Amino acid sequence: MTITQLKYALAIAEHKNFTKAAEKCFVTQPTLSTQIQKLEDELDITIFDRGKKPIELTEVGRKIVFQARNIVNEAERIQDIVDQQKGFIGGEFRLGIIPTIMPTLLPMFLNNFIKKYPKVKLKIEELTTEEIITRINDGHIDAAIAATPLESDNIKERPLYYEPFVAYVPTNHRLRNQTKLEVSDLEIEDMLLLEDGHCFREGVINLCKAFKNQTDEHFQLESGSIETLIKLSNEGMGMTLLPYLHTLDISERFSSNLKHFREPSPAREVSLIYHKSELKMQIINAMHDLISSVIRGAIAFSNVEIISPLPK
Amino acid sequence: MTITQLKYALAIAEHKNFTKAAEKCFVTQPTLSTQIQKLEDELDITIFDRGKKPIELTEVGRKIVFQARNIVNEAERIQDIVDQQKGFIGGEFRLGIIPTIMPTLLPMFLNNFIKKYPKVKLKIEELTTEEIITRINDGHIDAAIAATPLESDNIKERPLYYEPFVAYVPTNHRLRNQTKLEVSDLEIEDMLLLEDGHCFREGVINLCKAFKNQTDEHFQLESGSIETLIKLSNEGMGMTLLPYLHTLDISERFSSNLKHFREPSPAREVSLIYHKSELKMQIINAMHDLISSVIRGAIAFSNVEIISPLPK
DNA sequence: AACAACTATAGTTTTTATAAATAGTTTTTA
DNA sequence: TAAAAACTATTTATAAAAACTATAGTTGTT
Repeated sequence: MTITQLKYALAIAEHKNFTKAAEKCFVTQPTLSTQIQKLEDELDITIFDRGKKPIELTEVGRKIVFQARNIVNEAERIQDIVDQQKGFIGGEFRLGIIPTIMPTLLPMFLNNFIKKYPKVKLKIEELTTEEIITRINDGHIDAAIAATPLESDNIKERPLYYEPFVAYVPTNHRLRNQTKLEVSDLEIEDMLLLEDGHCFREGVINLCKAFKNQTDEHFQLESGSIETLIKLSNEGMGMTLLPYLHTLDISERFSSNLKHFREPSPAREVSLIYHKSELKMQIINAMHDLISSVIRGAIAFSNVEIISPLPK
Repeated sequence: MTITQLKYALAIAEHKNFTKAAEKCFVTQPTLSTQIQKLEDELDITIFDRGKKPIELTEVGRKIVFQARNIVNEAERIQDIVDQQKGFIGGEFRLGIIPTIMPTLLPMFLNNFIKKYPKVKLKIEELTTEEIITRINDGHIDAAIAATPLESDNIKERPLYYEPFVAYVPTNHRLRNQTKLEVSDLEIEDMLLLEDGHCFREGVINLCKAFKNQTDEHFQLESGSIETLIKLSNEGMGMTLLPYLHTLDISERFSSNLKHFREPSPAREVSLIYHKSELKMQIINAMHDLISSVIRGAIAFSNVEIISPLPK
């Protein structure tokens, strides 16, 4: 049994196809065939059921692939140890970011990061929280930036900052004349929400105590971007809530629509999250430190109350 | 980097000598030399400081060897998974047993075990609790039978039975005329103890509340075996405590010296313990079940109070 | 200085991983 | 239902790697 064989098995388990897996491993298909056969012969079991199309794992094959994942992860950790020893910050690093954080946070640190750590090959993807959890678990991304706490067993969280919610109240709205808002003022019915799957939506729903069953509502609009949300609100479709960093780009013309909450302001916790195996921890640490220092100049709220991003 | 190379590194780290490690790995010394060099070249670090005699690990080498241990353990788990799938109970199994359990428990199950699981190659060693903990952690033994709870982070415990302490009180002893003993009757001063390093000694000391500082004592005898303890007691050197199973072999002539405690009788918890990685768990389970069933006929106390085997 | 105890290197043999070509399946399509 | 497509398995050749034997260095000890 070799680490290479285990990697091949992982690739086949993932792609359910020898030929595709071979490409991903940069070898030919017969190489995979023979190596997997050797592994199966050595263990005297079959890992893949080639009878089914597409290929399926046998029962014991599933267990072996699971364990192979562990072994390969632990093996990659050796390079990690060496990098740490050398103070080397580099290599490929795949980062997921949720949509409501991406446009505001990324421009603040990306340039700094690639200048400071030119040897890191950053690959950034916009993903929902759910996708992020899956991909951290299967090793497709190394870390992510998301609203926390997530209460996910295999994922560790390192808070970056606390971002207050700010209300966006258009003219003619019933709350227009209040200078400071209370959380209890919020009603889910006249609130514009992001589409399902955005955890910011969940945060907002959690905030609205007077949340009635959706079926009761006779009016509700959902959008995929905060930009759209603001525009819909300007059209008189209702109020909405914005994460603080998004309010910084609002033009003077509309800035009077912004209403802050009375402290402690509701806020979301934004964290750098990663698998508990702590692979590539030097890069994660470097990124955490850089984002923290960059954000310190932009957000300085101390009295906040954290709203969970998870559905109740 | 291959699993083989990591195994070589582990062997060298353990024996601090290429030649000895090579023997243990069943290859020649130059094979180890070249393979370790390849590993070091690939990672571009030095793992072993060959300047020092005996060989020492470098700082990063220590970390790598630690991680290599993980990887090799996880890799061995693959065979474990396969064995489990096949219901195969076999292979080498190294078991440690503490001295005060060995002579009474081993004869009760050994024969049964080797008959029931002829494919298991059992290697049994008599070890102190301390040695057992070390060897379970470094993988030199697969499991052990010891008094618990041990409160050792990486070790899991599965209780086998609860073995009461029985007092052995010679004629002319001050407690001779009491029919049932209380724990409070015990005085450490007239108690014969096993040598340091036996956890049964610790159990007895924990039991004697009126334990005074050793330097105060003007008389104390310590022995390495429970047999000797009984003989010394017969010579009028004091009373002693015996684990219940040991009292079963006492000849009729001396059985009147045995005095049971009033319930709840003080007792030790005897467990099958193993590393948290749960390697060779099928064999451990098989052994647990067999010992449990064998012991059920021999020990049937329900009302006991467990005494810790750890020093206070 | 000679020896003992080691590790490294050189040269050779054996084993193994991989690729290329091709055969043998099964599934899809015409 | 025959042909094509999409796969995986097998065979053969080759290059790489791992192993061995023999020997040369190195270091510490007497």
